[in-house]
Formats: sequence, structure tokens, C-alpha cells
Amino acid sequence: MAIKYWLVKSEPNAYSIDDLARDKITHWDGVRNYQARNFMRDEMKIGDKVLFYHSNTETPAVVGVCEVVKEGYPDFTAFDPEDKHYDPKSKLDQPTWIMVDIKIVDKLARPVTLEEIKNNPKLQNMKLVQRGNRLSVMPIDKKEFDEIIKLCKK
DNA sequence: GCCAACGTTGGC
DNA sequence: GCCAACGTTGGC
Repeated sequence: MAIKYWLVKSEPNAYSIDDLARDKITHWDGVRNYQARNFMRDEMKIGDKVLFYHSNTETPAVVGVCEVVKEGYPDFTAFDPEDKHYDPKSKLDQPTWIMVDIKIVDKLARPVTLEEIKNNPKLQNMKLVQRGNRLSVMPIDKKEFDEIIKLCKK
């Protein structure tokens, strides 16, 4: 089966590509949006490629390539009252929130900025550049993925 | 820090 | 079920 392509957002002051370069693998916890959860629960499969994007920062940009290494399973941070992402409505036997594990494949040779993406006619269909989009996990097309990889080699 | 866009909550 | 209030996201 063909692999799929994704883009995930993270605020670099919360968890950056350098944190992932250090950790190699991380669980993508803390997602508290149903649409994003559904993607992780139902559609992200081992081997899928993931662009890592830095949001809410001086220069928002795609900064790395990752790969899914563990498919959807309960986000345990929802069960921990001490955790920032604690959700008392998520039950152990029926978890509301789901996460996946990703590993780093490569840090991009250079960041591909949001500005470049917005200025690239081939990338106008990405949810990333559509008005008011707040999804932190979103599907992208292979050709969009390839275009961004190509851009960072220029 | 501002604020537009959007999702969620809760009173009715 | 409606919708106002509120909280969050995220670019700028």
C-alpha cells in the first residue's frame, strides 16, 4: 500500500526539530483537536512520511522530515492530572485522545519558510496556507512533499 | 502584543 | 439545537 504524507506543527519553544534530533523518536502527544486526532487514529501508518513544521515563531518554516514508527495509541498525557494536556473526560478504557510515534529521518539542509510556501504556485492547495487553518496534523500530497524537499536543496 | 479565525462550552 | 462567551492557535 502506498505511503501517505503529512505535516505536523510544533512550537519550537515547546518541542523543536533539534529536540527530535536529540531524542530520535518521540510520541506526538498533546493533540486535542478531533480532526487531527482522527488522522492519527485512522490514517497515519508506519512508514508514512511527515514534514515537521515550526509554528508560532519568528520565521515559521518546515524544518525536517520524519517517519511514522508507531500507529495510533492512547495519548497517556490525557490521563495525568499533572500534565498540561490533562483531559479528565478521557478514560483509560475509552481514551479520547490518540497519538503516534515518529522518528527523525533528516533535518532539512535549510528551513523552507512559510513565506516561500505561500509564494510557490505549486503549494497553494496545502491546508497550511489556507485561511485560518489551525490543524496541527494535516495530510499533504506527495507532490507537495517532493516540492518542499526540492526547495530546500536550492 | 494584537487580533482574526476557529473550536468548545454551557445556558436557555 | 441555537448562539454568545470564552479559550486557543498562530501569523504578523
